[in-house]
Amino acid sequence: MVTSIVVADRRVRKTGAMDTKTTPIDANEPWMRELHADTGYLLYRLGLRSGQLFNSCLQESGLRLRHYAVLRFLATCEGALQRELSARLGYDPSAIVGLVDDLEKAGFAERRPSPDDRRSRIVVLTDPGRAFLRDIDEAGLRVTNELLDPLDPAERETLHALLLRIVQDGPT
Amino acid sequence: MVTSIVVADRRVRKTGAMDTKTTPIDANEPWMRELHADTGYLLYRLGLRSGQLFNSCLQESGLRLRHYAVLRFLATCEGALQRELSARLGYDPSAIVGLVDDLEKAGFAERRPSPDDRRSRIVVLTDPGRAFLRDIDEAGLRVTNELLDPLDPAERETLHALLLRIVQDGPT
DNA sequence: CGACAACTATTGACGTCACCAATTATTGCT
DNA sequence: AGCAATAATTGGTGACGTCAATAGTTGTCG
Repeated sequence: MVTSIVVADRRVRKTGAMDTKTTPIDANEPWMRELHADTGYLLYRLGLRSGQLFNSCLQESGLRLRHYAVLRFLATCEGALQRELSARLGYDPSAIVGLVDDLEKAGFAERRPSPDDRRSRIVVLTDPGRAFLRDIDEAGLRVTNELLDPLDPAERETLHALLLRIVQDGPT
Repeated sequence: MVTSIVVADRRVRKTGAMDTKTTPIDANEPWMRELHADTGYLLYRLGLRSGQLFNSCLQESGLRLRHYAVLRFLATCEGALQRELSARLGYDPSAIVGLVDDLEKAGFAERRPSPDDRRSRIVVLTDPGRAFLRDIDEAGLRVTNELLDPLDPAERETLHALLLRIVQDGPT
């Protein structure tokens, strides 16, 4: 059960963001502890918020979060089959088709025929794609900073290490 | 009414779909560290996985993750206006309508007229709803255990505390 | 060698979800 | 009384997940 979760009681006032009627949320209130008693559910909620923030960064580029995920993966592997993208990112193969179509149309990636297997296509990152990814990564850091605002650098480090441990098995 | 929740997920492991060419994933490899260098992106990815696992638990009940979120919130506040649900959960007001419709149809929640304001409806959890929520919570714990498998109890505790700190401002 | 199973990429269909605009009923303000 | 604001609702559009089906290709086995 939830035993001793000590939470710093700092109410961060966010410059006129939600000005409607929301009372400030305090994690020390009992209903709040009960609401987020489960870590998995907590991860789901935070992932949602993080994804929304990332998407708002990407919206002027015309691409979305899934494109960013593909680009990010391509930057690590110097060419990948579409079926690898599907398996590693957890997206349906049919979804990959559209995503790579969009990236190709934007000039950020290319499909090349595989020398081994004429069924497969190898998707590679182009130079403009690499440049774009660098820009977006920079914006991503700003998002992350905003999200992790309540945490000090040491805490962010431990959080990152823990999350990395969890993600290491299963789809990337 | 009783939901026998079986976490039989035929979803991910589809007859060794990944074992053709995928090497086992090791978080220590450089490409892996680079892929997950950003904590915000990492949160997004893990939130996705967590949400998928939760959804696979809920799929036989006919409800989905968003219904669970509403029920979970209702369990903490003894009745809420729909606009409160919208603000706190971050869902669009129009989405709340459908969700509460479904919950009412399933007998897990009720709309009651507000004595103060005849525009508002107060949504309350029913007894069957409370029972259902208990069952689901139990399944949720199994999901969380599966997800947090690489972490020992102390690490899970710190992770939970850190995530709780992050979630305390902004929409629940 | 030839029939056949398995696989890759692709397309199309169906339901869900997020986001926005518009509507109705009600309230508060002045 | 008049009028802006609000709560719930409806409808539309585009993105998204999942599944089924197809064409082209590969490997296997009789």
